[in-house]
Amino acid sequence: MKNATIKDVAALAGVSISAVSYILNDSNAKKYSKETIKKVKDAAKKLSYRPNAIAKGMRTGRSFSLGIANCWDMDNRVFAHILKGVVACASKLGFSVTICPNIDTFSYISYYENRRIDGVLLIAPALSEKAFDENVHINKLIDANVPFSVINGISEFENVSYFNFNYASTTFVATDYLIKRNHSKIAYISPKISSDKSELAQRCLGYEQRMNESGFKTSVIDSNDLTPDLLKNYTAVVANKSDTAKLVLDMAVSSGISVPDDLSVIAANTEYYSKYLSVPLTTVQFPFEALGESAAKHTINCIQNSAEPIIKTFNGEIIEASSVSNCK
Amino acid sequence: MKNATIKDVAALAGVSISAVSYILNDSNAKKYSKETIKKVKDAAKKLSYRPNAIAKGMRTGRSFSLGIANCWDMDNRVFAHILKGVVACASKLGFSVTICPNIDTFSYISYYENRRIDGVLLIAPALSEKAFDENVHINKLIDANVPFSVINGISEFENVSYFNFNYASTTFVATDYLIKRNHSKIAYISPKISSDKSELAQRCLGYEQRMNESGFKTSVIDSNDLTPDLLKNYTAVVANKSDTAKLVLDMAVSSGISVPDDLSVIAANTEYYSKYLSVPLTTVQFPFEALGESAAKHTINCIQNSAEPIIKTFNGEIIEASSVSNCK
DNA sequence: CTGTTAGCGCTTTCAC
DNA sequence: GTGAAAGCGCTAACAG
Repeated sequence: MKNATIKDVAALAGVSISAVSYILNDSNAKKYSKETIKKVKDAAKKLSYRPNAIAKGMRTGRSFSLGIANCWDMDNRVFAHILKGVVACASKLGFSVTICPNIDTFSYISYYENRRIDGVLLIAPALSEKAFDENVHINKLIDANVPFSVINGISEFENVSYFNFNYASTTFVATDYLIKRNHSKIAYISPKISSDKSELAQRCLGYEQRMNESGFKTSVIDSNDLTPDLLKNYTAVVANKSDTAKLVLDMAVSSGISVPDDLSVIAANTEYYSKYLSVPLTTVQFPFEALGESAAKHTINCIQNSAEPIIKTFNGEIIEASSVSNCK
Repeated sequence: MKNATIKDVAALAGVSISAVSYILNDSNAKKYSKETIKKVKDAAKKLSYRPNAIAKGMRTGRSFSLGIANCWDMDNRVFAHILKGVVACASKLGFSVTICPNIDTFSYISYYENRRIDGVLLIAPALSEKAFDENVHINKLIDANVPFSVINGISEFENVSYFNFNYASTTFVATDYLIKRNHSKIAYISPKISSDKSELAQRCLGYEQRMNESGFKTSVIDSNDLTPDLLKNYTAVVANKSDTAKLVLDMAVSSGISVPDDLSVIAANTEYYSKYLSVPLTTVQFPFEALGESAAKHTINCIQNSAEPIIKTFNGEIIEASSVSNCK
């Protein structure tokens, strides 16, 4: 049995096509009688009528789909969590989510031009990762007049919406977490920091700020220079990321330093493996899902109501495990 | 400037609309002169004409999109890799990929009925994981007349396409890998095995088969009953999954057994954390991406050419790390 | 070889 | 309160 169309519903209900359209879309532009409304709804149910989204899109010029332009690997933890939030929010608002392939070919632009999607969520990669010219992508999107938002961007375009991570916040909350557990001799360990706009530099900043707030002495240690003897000067360390923390953990084990009894360790990011290390790592994580939801909501708002651009920044949150103890 | 339509192209080229349609679609049903073809292509380029996929879908009754009905968590390694393969293949064939939200509500059915998608890839969860009634989903898909394929299914419907994992192969290749390195005293370690159709039982089988082939004695050990003394009877162990292998690793460390010198360990699945354990685990992994590509290709073939159902099974492949050594 | 034309199913303007 | 009808952009059958 073929799918019922609006015509079939109208016929069964004994009303006009436009009546069906108005009534089923809950349009309050027109007032139909209670009777008519009931007749239409009954007929629609009886025929299990499903409005054809394509035909609707044809008229309205919309596909009601949000495109994801993703720069990360597909099997990336950050991407996965963001996607989850995006899908949840979009579907709540009647939008589907389309994965645009191969970002390097700008396929998301043609998806938009082909009307497969109504807007784009551009997910920029981790600052330190592969070469990626964010500006080129954003300029293309602007040129093509696509409603879009940038996630994890580093650029600063005037009329562009950004949903960003506050990298400084990760080490700030990590340091704060340690200080609240009576630590004061806290080192920060990170690979060499170059540009001060980099993620690496941002993360260092958060540590320094929080230490300064309490008047504690800061010690920033290059992970290459790390030695067991150095570690023994501290009761706790903040690692810029989980891989650095793993380094610390390995070194501690092999030199008889017990974590967390002798040394508390906290990592300012979370990896899939963080809780599987020799000591399950206490880490910091961004609220990826919330960010995804927020970005989806705003972008749909741009599509439907030409919403003004906004900038939102998200802070890190602690995920407790077993690598931190109170300082005696 | 508004997007050019086929009409605009026809006008600029001085030909009919249908000529443009035929020519740009490379339809060989009609033969147009070289000149006309050139005129049309030039005009299309000049206007940077992008065919409106929605209008096309309206006529053809297709959305050219594949729906993903996913039962795993979004941040699941298996799902991520499959998705990658699906997107790669689908886009090559002119299809986009739509993530259907919340599988429990059967949203993928309404996506199909709304013509947002032309077919579905149903990704069933790991056999041992959460309650999921595959049959219910498949019956719904059949009732709604949706072209679809099942990934990782356990059911055995007559006219349904399956893209499955051969769980027995994982332990078979793992055991084979050890035997080729001169091991013969090899134990298999796994949680308690219940039903013999379960993934757990399948995995055990592969180990037994390979051991039998070489005439070696099999020893299946319940991971709950594992003791350091037991371990000392073997030169190598196959663990059903990475978490069991982690158990072995932890026990080995704490009882002075060195991996891989005293004991080789191999896990029959791969987790994000496998290579971050105290000894980086040698593991087995399925070719998820290839499976995704294959499933996408076939499903599109079903959509476009009513292809016959097929069943494909994929075997595990070794990922080498540092937890296995040659038996002396 | 090329053009004309009838819709696909829906929204929305306009008229009653 | 309700209905008629014009199209959205495209494909494909049909006519020359």
